[in-house]
Amino acid sequence: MIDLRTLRENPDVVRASQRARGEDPSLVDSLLSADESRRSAVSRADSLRAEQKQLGKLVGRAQGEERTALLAKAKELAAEVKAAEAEQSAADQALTEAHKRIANLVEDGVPHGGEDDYTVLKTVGQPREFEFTPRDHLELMEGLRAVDMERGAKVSGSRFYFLTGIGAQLQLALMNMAMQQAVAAGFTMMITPSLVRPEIMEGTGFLGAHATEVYRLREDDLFLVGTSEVPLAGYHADEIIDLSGGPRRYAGWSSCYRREAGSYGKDTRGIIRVHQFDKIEMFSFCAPEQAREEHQRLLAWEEEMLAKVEVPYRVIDTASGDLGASAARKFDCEAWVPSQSAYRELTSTSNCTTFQARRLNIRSRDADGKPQTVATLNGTLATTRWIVAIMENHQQPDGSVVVPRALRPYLGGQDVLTPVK
RNA sequence: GGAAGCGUGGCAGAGCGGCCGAAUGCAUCCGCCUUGAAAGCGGACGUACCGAAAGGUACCGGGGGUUCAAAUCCCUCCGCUUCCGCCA
Repeated sequence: MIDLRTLRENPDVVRASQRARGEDPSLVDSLLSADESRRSAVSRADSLRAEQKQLGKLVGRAQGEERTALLAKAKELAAEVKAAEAEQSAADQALTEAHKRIANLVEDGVPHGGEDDYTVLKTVGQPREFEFTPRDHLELMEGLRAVDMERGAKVSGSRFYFLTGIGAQLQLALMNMAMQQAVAAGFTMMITPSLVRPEIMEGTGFLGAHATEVYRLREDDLFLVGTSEVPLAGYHADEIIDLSGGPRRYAGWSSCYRREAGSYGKDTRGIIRVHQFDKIEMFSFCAPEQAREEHQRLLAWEEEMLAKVEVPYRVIDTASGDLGASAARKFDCEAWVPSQSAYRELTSTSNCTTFQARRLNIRSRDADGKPQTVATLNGTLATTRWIVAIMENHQQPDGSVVVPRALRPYLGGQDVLTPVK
């Protein structure tokens, strides 16, 4: 949720942000008027309650006839209070609804436009020139007996798979390498719950436009997380945390579940787009004024990981229309995928400023000791999809795959993965 | 799954339906005392909204109800603890 103070003082900033996202700027006016009517409903109810309290005290002390008279009056007042409170809670609810409809304020400098209007911030490494026709990751992985798609489909349906043998080892190696980097950088390692309560899912902003992406267990009123960002964001919900020592950083490891509704026919081959994958996610709670710098740091850590797997990539600044509701800005790192002659997303880091934390009620004390809403940020360190880029970029004519140097220690020193005859 | 108990401020822990936003202790902070410290003494010490301020209102796990009035009574949900049963 956005800050209502900003809204009141600078409604035009919010309108501009809405326009940049391609969303309705008139929602801003609905919110303003909802805010106004809530404030007046509250003050009406407050003064009626004050009167009632006063009167109640008199009733307690009064005797006999005086008491009877006061009681009658108090009864009347009680009805008025009840009505005023009903109005207040209706106004409250209306405000919350309107409030939730507005996405986070877009950060200055974000390119305007839709999905294709990103800015390329930089390109690192050169796509390799192949002296042979490169295989795609699925073919390579099947040759290595690293994945079993057919049985994945048999057991769980399309977009499910088994990582087998070296494939499973490779994923573990990648996760461990990411975790080790994170811990070395001062992150606290976390293995998080995969199921969360509705309030937490709601608080992270995933039940808005992306609600259809989320698996829901109706029977238990729980949601399967699409990223450990969700449980990590919820970790400090309703707390006032100490940030005097700098940002609090967590690295979460979880399986991630996504319905991929509406992506029929997209990326149907291999493990690029699947219903379940593993991910190491960085998550940071920091003072709002430090959020921009922290965002750059998260991006730098992502690039450090990408350097370790030695794949060509570029960094893009996602356009305003393509930002999630919670994100004020988002940088994606996209790795070169030879079989597609395209860059595909491997990491994504978002600065959610105070938007998530406001919903989740996460605060810290500022220099004066006053509570203030914190900023939250997240970024990817490794996912199952990384295997795609590693496979394709490091393949050799015989279908073997060279293991990037940094990853070898996590694979018992293996330097080449060779196809099983 | 069955039974019982519990859920109060950073922590511990009181709290007759009105005088309770809430005793007390610990922790924390500020003074005094001291060469310095400890102890001792005095004071401050939750969050949110409204208000220039004085002050007002709300919050005692969440929601609902009874009542003129609820931390206190009732219902319900959530969480925790213990016992029994079942089972990775």
